[in-house]
Amino acid sequence: MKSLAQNYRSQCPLSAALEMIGDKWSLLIVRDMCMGKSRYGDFQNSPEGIPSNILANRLRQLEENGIIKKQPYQTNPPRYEYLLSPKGADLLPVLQQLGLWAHRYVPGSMPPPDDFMAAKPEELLAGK
Amino acid sequence: MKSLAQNYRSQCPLSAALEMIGDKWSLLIVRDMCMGKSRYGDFQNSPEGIPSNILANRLRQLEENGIIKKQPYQTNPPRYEYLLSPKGADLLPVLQQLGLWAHRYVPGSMPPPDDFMAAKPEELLAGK
DNA sequence: TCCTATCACTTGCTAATTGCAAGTGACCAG
DNA sequence: CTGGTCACTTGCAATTAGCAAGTGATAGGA
Repeated sequence: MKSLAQNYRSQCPLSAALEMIGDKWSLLIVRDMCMGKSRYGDFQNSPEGIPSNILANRLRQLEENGIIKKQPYQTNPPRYEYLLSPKGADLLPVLQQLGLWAHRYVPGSMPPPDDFMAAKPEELLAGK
Repeated sequence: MKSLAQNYRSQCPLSAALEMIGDKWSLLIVRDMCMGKSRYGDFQNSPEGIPSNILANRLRQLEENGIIKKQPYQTNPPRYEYLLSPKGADLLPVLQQLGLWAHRYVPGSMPPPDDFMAAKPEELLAGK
């Protein structure tokens, strides 16, 4: 996670948020994690087809920003999975609103899945 | 606004939304418009200091995506202002959630202003 | 033992985007 | 005729994105 005295463009919370997650891919990874995905390969297999180097970079940034945590799930060979932190899980309401908005205004987009809309941040932490 | 048969990366509404507004500046412009700003110079004077060419580009994209509308406010010299469409105004709940999130987790960020949190999409349209 | 496969990345390289600084065009006021 | 305002545009260097291919650790099978 970035150290304390972070210098953002302004003191506006929205602006700070966009400096962390304002791009085309970061929130898609968070979306996948909200849906139970946790491994590098899972994220790569999402239909949007994130390039591998971008994925590695975004996972690093999300971890630096305290939104996700990287944890080993086996030691031989060493392999890691990615889990939402409380900060990351609390992005769920944002994603839910954004999903609703897009479904309302983007012709041809699917409605957000029921389990996604019914989820709550607390449920996304440890016990899957 | 982009024509119908738009080809997005996937049918996921979140993904489509991020193709429209997934960058560090677009939602800041929408934020400013939610706060009553409407002119090029207003946006440029926001504390984040958006570069002029980026601002022009983002206003064009937001208009193409039907989020804002460009309207003349005087004819000599021809000058335009930018207003939220219903689609744009309905981004307010997303911004409110994101503002709350960031204020909760970004040390040093201001709370979202009261009038911003109290606003409703309908109020952002014609009658200011 | 050697071969193949899996998973999680990294590297190289080109193309596109960003951001800074400066410039432009239309007009108005003195 | 000069200077100023507003809303952009342009040029250019620097950063970032994206594609394709490669790497390293290990397991499993012939």
